[in-house]
Amino acid sequence: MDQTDREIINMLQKNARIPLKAIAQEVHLSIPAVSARVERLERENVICGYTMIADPVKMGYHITAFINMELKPEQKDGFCKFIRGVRNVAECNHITGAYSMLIKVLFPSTMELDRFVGTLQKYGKTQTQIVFSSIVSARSIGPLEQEDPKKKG
Amino acid sequence: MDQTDREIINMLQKNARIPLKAIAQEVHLSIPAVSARVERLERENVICGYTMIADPVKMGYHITAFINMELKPEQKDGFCKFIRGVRNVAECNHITGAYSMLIKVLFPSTMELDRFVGTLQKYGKTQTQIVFSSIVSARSIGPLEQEDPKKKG
DNA sequence: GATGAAACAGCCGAGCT
DNA sequence: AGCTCGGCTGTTTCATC
Repeated sequence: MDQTDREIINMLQKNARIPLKAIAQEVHLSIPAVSARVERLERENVICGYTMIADPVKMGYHITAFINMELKPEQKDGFCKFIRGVRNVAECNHITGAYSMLIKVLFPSTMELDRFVGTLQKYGKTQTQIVFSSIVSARSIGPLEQEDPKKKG
Repeated sequence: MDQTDREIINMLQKNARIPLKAIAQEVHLSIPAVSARVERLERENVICGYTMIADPVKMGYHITAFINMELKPEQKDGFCKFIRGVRNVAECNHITGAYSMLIKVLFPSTMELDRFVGTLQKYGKTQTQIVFSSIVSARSIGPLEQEDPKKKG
């Protein structure tokens, strides 16, 4: 994981469909050399995949919300299994603090959100926060810049 | 925005680098037809871009945290400008509830996180929750399924 | 929206440093 | 061992129907 790897990661984060040729020119390497690096980064799971960024509103999801959840300890396994199966869940993290789960969800309207929050009640107490607007939309964070040419990742 | 568009979106969300050929076979259309649809979806900003999914830990970000922030009203503009310039901010949303901003950040260690939270103090009160583990990692939500062949966009 | 041709990008070999 | 160069395959784009 050197400076060149980091530049490749940066370029692919900005545009996953960029041709290897363009990357090769930028990092002053041949196309096969770039290809080999990308394959290595994929193999090492530094690169986990490539996805499309879509506008949730244009796809019919007018409501984005974060649900804080104080989970009943004995319900944790059931909750995890349940939440993974819900397609409207964009993200779910186990966190520190009074509420132990933070869930990001997308719904067409508050009606569906309300219904979903209702189904969560059996797992614990919830507190829902609806998103008014995005200051920074979910974005990829580039690799750390570091001077020392140390270990690989 | 018909069923075919939704299938195309689904496939590109799963893998942004998939060849048009593979999409064409799946949706039973010719390659140029798929290409035209993708271009249209990009033009209409339904598709906002393509990005790489990376492992934050492998890139050196060992700490993911959510910062709830009760923002001083007069500081809103300054805060927005500031937060957009911070590369460690993965997401920032204006939300309902007691705290008006929810910020997702990535840092190498709690030390850098602590320092960042310190710089936020001038904008308002903060409450930080560190992520223990991800039940559902940030993922794309597919388009709504709908029976009626209605409007586009 | 489909077809066929032309342009382009990516992959695999050989040879070089 | 890793990089570059050349030829070959597969993919995309463009013109036409």
